[in-house]
Amino acid sequence: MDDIRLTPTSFVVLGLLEAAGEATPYDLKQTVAASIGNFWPIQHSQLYSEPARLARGGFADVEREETGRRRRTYRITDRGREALAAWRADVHPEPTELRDLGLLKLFLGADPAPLAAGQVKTHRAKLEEYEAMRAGVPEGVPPGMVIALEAGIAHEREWVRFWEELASERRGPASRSARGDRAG
Amino acid sequence: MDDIRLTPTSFVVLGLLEAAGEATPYDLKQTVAASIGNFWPIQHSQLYSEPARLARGGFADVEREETGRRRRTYRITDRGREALAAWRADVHPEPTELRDLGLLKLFLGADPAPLAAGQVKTHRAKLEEYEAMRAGVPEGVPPGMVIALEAGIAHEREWVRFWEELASERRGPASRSARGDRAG
DNA sequence: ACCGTCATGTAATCGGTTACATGATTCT
DNA sequence: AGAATCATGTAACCGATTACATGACGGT
Repeated sequence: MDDIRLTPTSFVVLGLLEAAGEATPYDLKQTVAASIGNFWPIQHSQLYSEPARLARGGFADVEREETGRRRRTYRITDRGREALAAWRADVHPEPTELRDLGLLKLFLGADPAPLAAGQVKTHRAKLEEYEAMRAGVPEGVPPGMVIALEAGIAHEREWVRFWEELASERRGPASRSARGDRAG
Repeated sequence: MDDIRLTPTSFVVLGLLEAAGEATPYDLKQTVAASIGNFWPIQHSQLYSEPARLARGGFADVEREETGRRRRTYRITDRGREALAAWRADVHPEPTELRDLGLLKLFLGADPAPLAAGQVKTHRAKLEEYEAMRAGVPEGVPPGMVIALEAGIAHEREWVRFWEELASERRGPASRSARGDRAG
């Protein structure tokens, strides 16, 4: 049993395994695509390698079909459950990183007006998408999911507000005024 | 000249090189720590490898001291400038990912009340930090930086609002109701 | 019977993170 | 002159992304 490091991806998988009872990577892929992937994207190939990693660390069990597709089915172990519970109970995760590419461009000297216009469009679309999802949430969806969606909506609103304001300001391109004020 | 892929990190380095005229990795490190690192963190070792990569791709030039520390000094090339300009002008970057660990925990079944309480503290602290930075912005700082800071402040406010509201709601732990409704 | 699409997976690569390491400076 | 801290860099590992690949199945 190797000593593996648990990343957010690990906990996503553990959480889904716990919720589902058991799952193949493909199941995980479906679930992620339909839910959590909206605010925490995971590549599908990760949903093959990560459960295998978890199994190596003793956090999950595998069982493999002997015939046909030889699908692997994963199940969370007690050790996995413990790790997940401990992570959930840890109330001090690192704070959010904003990491918005538009903001980065702005910072690095992009012309605000066209950038802001584009960003407004992008974020409006995302906002509408979220609101549609929110309106169509079926019964039985876990409350955490709905709350996450609401958080997403609130932040998209804020982005729209922010970029709209910037678009209306009509400044010229951000000057790169740091130029020359540092020497090696 | 290899064919390298340009990542956000690449553009950060290119942008800083353009602004500074020339820089050593250590200069970059300082600049990042003091400014852009607040919303787009980059490991310092990346500030050694990334400029080297850019040089391999023809986007930057290196010059190395022959004596003493043998520091490497990088300078953006015309090719780099073009790539940077093209990236800046591209108005359709992928939209923000929220990627908030607290939200992820909530989604994966954490008990909302204590989580929210902790998150409120974290985000309040970050908010205060940003507001202090904002109050002390010296002359000559590029406007993009200030605007980015303002965006950060707005989102931190939103997070505080969100978690405070959740903290006041007093729900029980989010039920993982998806349990059992999928089969392999 | 063929074709397209969904299902299901592996391989290769690389960016990013973590850890390690040592030379200068500054302070006492 | 010794300790602490800043400056400056390299090495190793690994998670994540990208690309590739093939089997099943439904429709015409």
